[in-house]
Amino acid sequence: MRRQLVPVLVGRSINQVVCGPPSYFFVTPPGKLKRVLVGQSVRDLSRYGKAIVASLSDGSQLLLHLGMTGQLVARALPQDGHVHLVLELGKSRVVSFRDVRKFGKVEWIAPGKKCARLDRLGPDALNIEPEQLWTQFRRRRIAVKTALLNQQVLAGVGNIYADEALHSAGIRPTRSTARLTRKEVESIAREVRDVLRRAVAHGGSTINDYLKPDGDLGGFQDWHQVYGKEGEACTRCLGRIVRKVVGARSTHFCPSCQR
DNA sequence: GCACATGTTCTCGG
DNA sequence: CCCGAGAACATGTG
Repeated sequence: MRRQLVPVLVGRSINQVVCGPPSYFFVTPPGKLKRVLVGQSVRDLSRYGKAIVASLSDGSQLLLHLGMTGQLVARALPQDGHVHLVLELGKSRVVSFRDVRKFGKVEWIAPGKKCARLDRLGPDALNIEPEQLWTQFRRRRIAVKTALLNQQVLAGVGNIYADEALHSAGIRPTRSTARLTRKEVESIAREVRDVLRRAVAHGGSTINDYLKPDGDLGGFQDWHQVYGKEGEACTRCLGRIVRKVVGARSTHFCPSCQR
């Protein structure tokens, strides 16, 4: 998402901001958001875990998080009551943020101010080192699946990629972090990175809602091995994929080859 | 009506 | 203090 949004946003100025009605979605209220954003230019676009952060000309930042059903697309969308934020950066150059469930977030961070949401994040999943995971895992006794979903342990892995990475690593999601061997942790770190890299290369996973900024569907859902595959044959062994609730989240794994 | 949903944060017990 | 369970946020699909 960040890569596709860079050419649309970086170096351009925000001419107009259109907000939907106040809601849970707006960490910064719509009125204030308009006031602080209009007239600024975007210097740079970064990603921290699942958050996209734009650095603005006055030193402030704009944080965007998709939540469960968020869509960030570089075009105007039909006003269907789910488009909460539109940034206009010149004629027909528009970024729209649509989110049906409104679990997504828009937050403006004043110059020099800290953002609790960002400060809490652990090391980024895309470059995670085994040693970092080992350190995090040793001081907890929780299911490894729960640990991977905890953004303070590791930033950027969600329910789909936690299940996919643990399947690739051959580790059962319910295993306690404290009881994993070094080799197992190395394998998890490697597969987290690999699954995420491949997912990015395929444009992300569209289950129902996700759209790439260019408006197309992602393609990685066609490469999922376990997520949403309950009852299907495992691709690594002769087992069948089961679904079980772990850490209050639906968890998919193969009981036969994930130990 | 029921189950479930790509996320995060909080409370309440044990 | 650690941890799991459950709930909350809001709205849709099958």
